[in-house]
Amino acid sequence: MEKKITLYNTLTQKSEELVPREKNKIKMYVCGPTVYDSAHLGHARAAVTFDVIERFLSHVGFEVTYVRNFTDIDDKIINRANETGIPAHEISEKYIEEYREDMASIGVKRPTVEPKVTEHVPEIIDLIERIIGNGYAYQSGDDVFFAVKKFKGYGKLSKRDPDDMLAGTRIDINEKKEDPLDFALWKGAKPGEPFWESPWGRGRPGWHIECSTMSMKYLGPSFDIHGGGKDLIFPHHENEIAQSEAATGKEFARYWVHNGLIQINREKMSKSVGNILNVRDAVTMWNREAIRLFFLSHQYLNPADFSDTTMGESEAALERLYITLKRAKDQRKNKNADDSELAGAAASFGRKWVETMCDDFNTADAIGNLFELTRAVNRSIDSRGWSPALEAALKEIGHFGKTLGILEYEPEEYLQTIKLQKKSAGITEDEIEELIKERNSARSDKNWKRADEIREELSSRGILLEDKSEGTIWRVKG
RNA sequence: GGCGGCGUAGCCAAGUGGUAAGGCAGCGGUCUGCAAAACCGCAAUGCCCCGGUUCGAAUCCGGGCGCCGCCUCCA
Repeated sequence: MEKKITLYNTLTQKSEELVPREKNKIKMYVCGPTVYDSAHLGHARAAVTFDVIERFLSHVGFEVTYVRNFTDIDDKIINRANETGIPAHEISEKYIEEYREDMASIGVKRPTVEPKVTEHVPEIIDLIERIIGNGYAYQSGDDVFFAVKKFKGYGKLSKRDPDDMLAGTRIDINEKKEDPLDFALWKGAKPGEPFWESPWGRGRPGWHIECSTMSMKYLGPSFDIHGGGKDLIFPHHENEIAQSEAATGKEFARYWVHNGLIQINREKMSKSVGNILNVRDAVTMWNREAIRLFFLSHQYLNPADFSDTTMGESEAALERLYITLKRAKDQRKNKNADDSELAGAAASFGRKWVETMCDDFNTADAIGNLFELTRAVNRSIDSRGWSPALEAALKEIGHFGKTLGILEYEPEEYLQTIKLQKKSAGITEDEIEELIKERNSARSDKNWKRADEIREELSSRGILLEDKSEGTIWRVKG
């Protein structure tokens, strides 16, 4: 392992070389969902982003410990419980289950550890006591607050000056706080709310403290990468830093990595706009690999605008890759002398995609390299069929695909079976084969009229035919 | 008001000092019974605008214009 990896660090606002605290090991914590509702595309993009970062770091030889939490007790869950009459823990369990299914449905691997807040309350209480002991937090009634102004580094992540932060904001004035900027580490329970016993009475953890507790429990007081969506920079991550460093006196996370947000048809995706797209709905409309390819065709730092048009383009791009993969596999019998040009292109792609990924996980750039190799592959197939170089190119494409979590189907499976379920007008593979047989006998009789009728009929039902020298093949259009 | 970011062909999108990747759509050609796929070629003389630095800028600096995110729960 001697790859030099650079990544953009929100904390320093610069690209920096990734230097792990422990040689060859990366410890990474990513904020997971608060489980009170179904996962949406924003969760999906964050999960895919860090999934690919994890896969790539592993690919180049790091041993990655990846922690992603579930926030399973929180005001939003309690509100949902009050609205529905369903106990809070049942709500959170339900959406944890859903989240796992949804992420699996878009090929996101499970992290090393997925801790839940409710299983770490004793550790949370310990951490709060340390913060109080160090003079950075105070009890007020049955709540505990973090004293923001006492922590000199407050604002260093989000580049805010605490002294300026009150002007024009909507910070709620709570007379239990010594300063309006202070935030809750522990919240006393109101009647009927879930609670745990604590030195300050019955209550529950505030938002933020759980991530400090669980990241430090599994990764140590100082670790390498802390990630999440850009929307978490303030206040969540700012507060995590303050709490954690107030407790330990040590640097918390070294590299702060934030993925850009999703827009839907050029609008912010939000509950108030009413345009939230859930993962479970999205996967009924588009193939999961097309969704991943869509995300990964954007540099993770930038926003990504999701729409029928942009998704259609991703599906078309994915299709081009699979068509090429299928062409390549169909050449197996057609062995020929090696193709030095393709051999060079394959080797150069192998180097380039890794280099490109080393430069801040630039999947979009690397995908560009992939399409250049795709052209070289097709050119070689046209001129000489199968060759050792083709084999090498496919192998390299496989490595890259595996890192991105795409191109994992058999080409026929993708082009036929999978798309048939989604796109075609109720036709079976057997019916298609039957019509192809009939058409081919018409073709051998030079009955072009009948042959074209059959092509037309299949076309109107979403099936596209291609007459190859080896025979007629088909795939689902669109 | 404060902080951060973005503006590259019809659309999507890389590229952050060395002379514009890639995908989709389009046009011309080869191939084909016709198609499709594939390949070849064409397509931004220029990267929002105006100045500046430099041998050289989409890339750096200054000033505009436009758009967006965060500052409240949020991936």
